[in-house]
Amino acid sequence: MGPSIYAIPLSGSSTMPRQLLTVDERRKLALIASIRRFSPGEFLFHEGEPATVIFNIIAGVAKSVSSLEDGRQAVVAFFFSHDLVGMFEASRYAQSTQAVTALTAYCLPIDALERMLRHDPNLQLHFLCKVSHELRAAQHQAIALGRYGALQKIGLFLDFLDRHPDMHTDDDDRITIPMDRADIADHVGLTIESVSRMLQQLHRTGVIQLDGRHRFRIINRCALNRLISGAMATDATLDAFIPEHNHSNGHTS
Amino acid sequence: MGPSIYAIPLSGSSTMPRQLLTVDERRKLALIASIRRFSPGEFLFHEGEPATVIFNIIAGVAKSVSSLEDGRQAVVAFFFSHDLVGMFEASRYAQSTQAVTALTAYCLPIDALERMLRHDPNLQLHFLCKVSHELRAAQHQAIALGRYGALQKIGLFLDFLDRHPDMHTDDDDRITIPMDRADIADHVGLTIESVSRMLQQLHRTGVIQLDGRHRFRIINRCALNRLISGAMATDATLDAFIPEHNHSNGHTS
DNA sequence: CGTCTACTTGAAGTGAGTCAATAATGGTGG
DNA sequence: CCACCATTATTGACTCACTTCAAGTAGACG
Repeated sequence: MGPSIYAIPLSGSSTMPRQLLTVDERRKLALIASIRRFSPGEFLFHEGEPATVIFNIIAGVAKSVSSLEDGRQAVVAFFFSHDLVGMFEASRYAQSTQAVTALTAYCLPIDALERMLRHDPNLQLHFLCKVSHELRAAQHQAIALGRYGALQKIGLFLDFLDRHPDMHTDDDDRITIPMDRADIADHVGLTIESVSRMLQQLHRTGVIQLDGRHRFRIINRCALNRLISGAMATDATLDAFIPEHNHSNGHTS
Repeated sequence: MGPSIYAIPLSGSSTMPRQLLTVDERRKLALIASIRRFSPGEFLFHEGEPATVIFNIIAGVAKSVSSLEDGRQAVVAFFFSHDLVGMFEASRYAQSTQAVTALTAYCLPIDALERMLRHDPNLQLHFLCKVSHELRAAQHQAIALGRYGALQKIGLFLDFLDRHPDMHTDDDDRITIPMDRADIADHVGLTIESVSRMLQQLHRTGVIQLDGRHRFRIINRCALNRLISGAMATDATLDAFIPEHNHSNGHTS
């Protein structure tokens, strides 16, 4: 079918992401695109390399990683199907990007793409819309990283996964966690241990059900929403929002 | 002269922001623009309002503020001359934006601007470039908020001010801090008290010199760079990087 | 079935937040 | 021009959430 870009449009009233490209635009983009596959852990490109292509993910998950000078790394963003990957500046990629799962993506050469955008303002407007969408996501992420507590960050992250149709692969309401704990930690600005503790806490208090390391289910959506809204941050307060939670388990003692 | 947009270009090799618009583009944009002035504290627009115009700052400083559900606020970004203000989505502004200082800006009606962008792909590409620039800035901010310590955040913020030519208004090397401590705190994800403490610490250790509440000077650029690079975070380690710092001055009295 | 890696759990340390008091600024009117 | 007051900033003592360090445990894979 050809490349596909989802985002919330700039104009109009829909507040849910939708396909930005017309059938015709997708067909035209397909003419300059090739399909590439990556294995888990494989790099799509490295930070600082000359930028030659942009990827449009068809299936799978990728992460953009920025190395902090002190050796740690920050996962700047995760990318799913219908996303564009390949942020660059001054002709060079701004971050390294790596496949998290097996990945299939359209590969769009930048020079051909730029020529196409220069001749097709409507198409270009769709790219502008997608980048704006990413900007708002990055701003939201910045707020979360700077102001939210550990539990809230994890709650928000689980909600983020829930919003992605790709993560609902099973026939039931279970949600896939494609990345490992270290990736989550580096994304939300916590340690692996804190991520684990918060997940277990949400599990213990009956907000979510953890089903192995890479799957979970939202049991109490109401409590999760309250958590995300930031009404509270401690587990004591959390318990108060859970209707019939058996207090005789967890809680030390 | 007409609207003006600075950013690091996507293509090319310059890694410093430069004027993206041609003289002709600026003249054409001036035809749809009007000039508006705002007093300190005045709102340019409010979050959720229907988006009708985008501002291009000529002089002064603005801040985009997002209200956290618990009553606190986050300063998502500060805007200076040559910046575009008026992020929107689904036809509505994404955040409230407020003048920090007296502000002069071009006011560009969105519908007229969109028509212009649809007819001028080169101009649109410059807007795409500017939004990409903001995206990278937001990602960088997210990393800083999530992973850096308080001292490093403040060091980074002072460096950010230093990079803006607008803040170098005096004939010497003093830099203006246009916003108050609360704005800084809400921007870097700290409390007012922590901002104050970190500023005083940098002052005490001779890295900067504070000159009133809204002005400072970088005394030891080397130490500041090391701080930003994240080599260390404590003041003990900081002292070690300061060659010949007279410990007998500062310190009250 | 065993080994390796990824994850979980616990105990102790620490950096930033909170609360509270003091000090500096800046604007206003005497 | 100076005294006053409201606002904004600084400083200190204490608390707590998250990190760090150190075991343990469970999945994944050969």
